[in-house]
Amino acid sequence: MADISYTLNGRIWLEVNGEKMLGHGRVELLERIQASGSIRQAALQMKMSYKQAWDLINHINSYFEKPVVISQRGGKGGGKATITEEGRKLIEKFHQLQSAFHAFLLENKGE
Amino acid sequence: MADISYTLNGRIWLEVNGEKMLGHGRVELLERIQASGSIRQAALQMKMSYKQAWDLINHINSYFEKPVVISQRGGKGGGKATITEEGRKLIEKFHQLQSAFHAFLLENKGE
DNA sequence: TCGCGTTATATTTTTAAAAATATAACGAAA
DNA sequence: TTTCGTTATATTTTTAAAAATATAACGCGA
Repeated sequence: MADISYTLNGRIWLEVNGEKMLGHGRVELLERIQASGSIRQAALQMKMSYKQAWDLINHINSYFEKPVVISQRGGKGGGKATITEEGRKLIEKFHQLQSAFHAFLLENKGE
Repeated sequence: MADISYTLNGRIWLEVNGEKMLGHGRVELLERIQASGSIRQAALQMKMSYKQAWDLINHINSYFEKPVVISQRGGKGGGKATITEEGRKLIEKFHQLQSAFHAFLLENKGE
């Protein structure tokens, strides 16, 4: 280890039944939906396909009795999507964990 | 969050120049090489192809002036592979970090 | 009632990753 | 000098993931 310098990095996520439920990518998607009110716009911003975004949202929703994202089609603007209270709590919780993890990485970064 | 219980999980790894250099899979490979003295046996144990194992080792070695794995072909047993002192230090360092990370996960696991 | 932009979904195509296959090089030991 | 099991490497094949394409449903507003 004397001859190179490395840094510690990592990822955290939330699991349900040992299955990944929410990581930093999905949280970003939720936040962008919240900000734009649109799945399509959020997907475009993150350079993923609408389908991919929709699948991710459906996957997250499937873990909850109450959905995290509610969407409507038709009407003014063509449709819209909103984040529920449940979803806002989820985003906030993940940010808390993420922030603690960031501190952990700083504490343990290479010599 | 009231309606489901989740657990926190994650992964850590060492980076060099923003590139992943060593994670828990590669460490396990190094340990199995150390234990068996053979790249092939280590690969078989981890159910990966010899090529895959060899590529991983080469990749790790490329970050160091002194190699982490030294291998010889031919001779008794057909050939062998050994872990250098450099490699042993690397494995140990990763274990330390991994153990600290494990503690972090426990501290922050779901309510 | 028609157009618009979005949600929702299925299907096809493309791309990238993984696995499989093949083969040469090697040195000890029989 | 031949056999053996491994290291080392290239090439081909298979598989899985991602991307692209297509199309229907929807409801507001013009």
